[in-house]
Amino acid sequence: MLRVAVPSPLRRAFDYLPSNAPGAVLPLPGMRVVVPFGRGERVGMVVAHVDHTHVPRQRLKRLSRVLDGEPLLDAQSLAFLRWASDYFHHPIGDVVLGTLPAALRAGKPLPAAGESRWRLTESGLAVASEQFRRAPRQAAVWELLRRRPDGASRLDLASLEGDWRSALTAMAAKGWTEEFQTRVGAIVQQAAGEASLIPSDEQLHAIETVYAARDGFQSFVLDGVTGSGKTEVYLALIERTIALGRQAMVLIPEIGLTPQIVERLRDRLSVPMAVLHSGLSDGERLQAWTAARDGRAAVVVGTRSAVFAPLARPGLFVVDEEHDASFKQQEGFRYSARDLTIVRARQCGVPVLLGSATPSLESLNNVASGRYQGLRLSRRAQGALVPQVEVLDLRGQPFEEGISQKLANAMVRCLAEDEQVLLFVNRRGYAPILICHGCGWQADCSRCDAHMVYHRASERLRCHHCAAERAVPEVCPECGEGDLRALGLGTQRVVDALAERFPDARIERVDRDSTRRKGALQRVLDGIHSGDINILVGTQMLAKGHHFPNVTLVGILDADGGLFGADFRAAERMAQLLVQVAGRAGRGQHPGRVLIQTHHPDHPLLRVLVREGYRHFGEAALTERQQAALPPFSCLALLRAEAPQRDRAMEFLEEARACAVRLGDRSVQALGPVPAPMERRAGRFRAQLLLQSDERGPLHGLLMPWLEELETLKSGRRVRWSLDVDPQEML
DNA sequence: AGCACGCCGACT
DNA sequence: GTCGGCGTGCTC
Repeated sequence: MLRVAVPSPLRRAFDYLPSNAPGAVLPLPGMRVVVPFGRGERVGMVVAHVDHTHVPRQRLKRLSRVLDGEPLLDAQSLAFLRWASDYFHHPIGDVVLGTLPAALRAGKPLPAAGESRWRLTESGLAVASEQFRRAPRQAAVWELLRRRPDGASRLDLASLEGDWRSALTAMAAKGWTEEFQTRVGAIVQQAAGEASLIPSDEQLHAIETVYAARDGFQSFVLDGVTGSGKTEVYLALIERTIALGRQAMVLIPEIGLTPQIVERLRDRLSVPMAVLHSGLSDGERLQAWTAARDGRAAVVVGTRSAVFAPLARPGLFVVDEEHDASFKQQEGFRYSARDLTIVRARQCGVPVLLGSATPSLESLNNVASGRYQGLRLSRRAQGALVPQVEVLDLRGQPFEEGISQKLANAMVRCLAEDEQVLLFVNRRGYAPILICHGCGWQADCSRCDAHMVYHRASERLRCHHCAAERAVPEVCPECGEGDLRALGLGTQRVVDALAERFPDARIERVDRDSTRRKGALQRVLDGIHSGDINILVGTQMLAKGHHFPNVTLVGILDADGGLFGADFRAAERMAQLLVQVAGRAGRGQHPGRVLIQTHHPDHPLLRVLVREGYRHFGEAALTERQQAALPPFSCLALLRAEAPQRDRAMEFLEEARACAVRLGDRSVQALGPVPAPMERRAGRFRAQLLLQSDERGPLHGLLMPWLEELETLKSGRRVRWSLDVDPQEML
């Protein structure tokens, strides 16, 4: 019999009899099949051949047909997906089929292995670069082809920004380029890109240490301040991995713009590279996935879901900015791509490198315990200066539209020097509260436990937690008076206030609202680099991946939210944000200055962070976690439930708690159920039950039988519920 | 999740 | 009389 992963919300695979059609072959594990399922048919994947089944003989159906002549996934990839499905308790069918490109999920054939490549003709080689002055796309294509005498693949070209196809068509029409066909394996891969920089002693040590471990599994944490040259270490190791004939996989956080690391990899490595991220079309994703699978791509770079891409010859895994929260998927299949990368590297028997200027507390603890090996880059490259970080005590200070006198003075001095200012505000919109001064009425969302945010540009009220949106009332709907006032600060309001205060400065805003249009963020970033913009006001979005060499002053308008957040990771997130932000400033010849406004300047974790740095913060925060028996000193699983009626969610979780207590031993504690921090959201009441244990074994042993029972609970039928293993956010 | 079956209210 | 509400059960 064949065990088949069929996409469905059921946490199991389904057994089928092989086809009895004449000449039918038995599909191997990893091949897709079409199977009858319920009253229809679905595309599934064979995951195993089995001798025994729990299904009565007469209920077994035969598979309809086999779609593949060879397995799409090898045994190792299948074992990895199985592990991920088991650990995060997500249905195997959704995991296996859900991580395939859409075309393959739909049953379309795997594209043929041969591929088109393009190269410069002799006349194309002779073209002078001045001819591309008004054609930047063509210039980029030409530059790429010049470095690929063996021809560039569709994959290579797709890693360029913008529309390469039309540029190539125009160039082919002039006779500068030509297309030819190759077979897989016909291209000799070599990593001779642009000359590497000479590594520092620390970089060399990191490179040699990881390289020495190339033939086995080992986890490394590359802990390097911003600008210390982590990317150079990745590049050198990737080059060596390719030279061994193996592939490298690099995972990067999800951010609005293609991060610069993709460009650096492409510029430095003259090898085919597959890029996988959420912005790809189905066709592009299929091409990249296929190239990773058959080994045509020497390097695979992508956001979290790329961890599931098959590799023909895995040799190295890298997770850049490993602390980043976007490596954890927050709905559906709630996996941690960072943790899965470790598991995958172990299965493949190759090293894995986690890089960050601000490693997660989990990683710091793993280094402290010796499970991972720590590698440090302590010096900023090219003698750039480390920014000076100061805490501004807001208590009793003059304060106008969120900006203290001291911060304002610093801004004046900075602008007078023709340097740039970056201000962080943790809320978008104009003001988070609209209140009636006459009667105290507030504009609240009718479907969430939240205030509606006043957006001044559109004169509308919006809920940031659901789709609700409405016009700002003329008068108070409660008392009829007209004195409605905006309380609190959002990015729009800060920009408006600054425009009055600094009438000569050009001020731009960066948040989800201002960057909704395609290219909007790029325009602002260009403006910052060209010096046209003097003050940039933005949300957390600004902290990721962008460098601002002429920014010498960074202001955090309100650090307090991060110090007292509902989530136990709030302080860790705040510290990472502060250090990452500080790293954006002052990379030129001017040292940067970071001013943090707070009403709690004596908060112990903030003090240790500012005075002694992230490392010491990490130690202090880990001590607190240990005392509170929180991760990484315990492990957690969170059962969430939501329903239109408050009692239904709670009732289900109460029953779930009783099951857990009955099934578990004393080492597993059930905490709750409690209402979620924001109980009502989009019209649904949300609650959660936390399971906690000092040891992984007892907790994880409990989860499978627990879920089986939960699926039979009547109270569970009327609520939407899900299990989050190793939750990152308790919200 | 989908999709059937099945048993009770307001309508051409 | 019947169209359709969503509670319950099933998917190898």
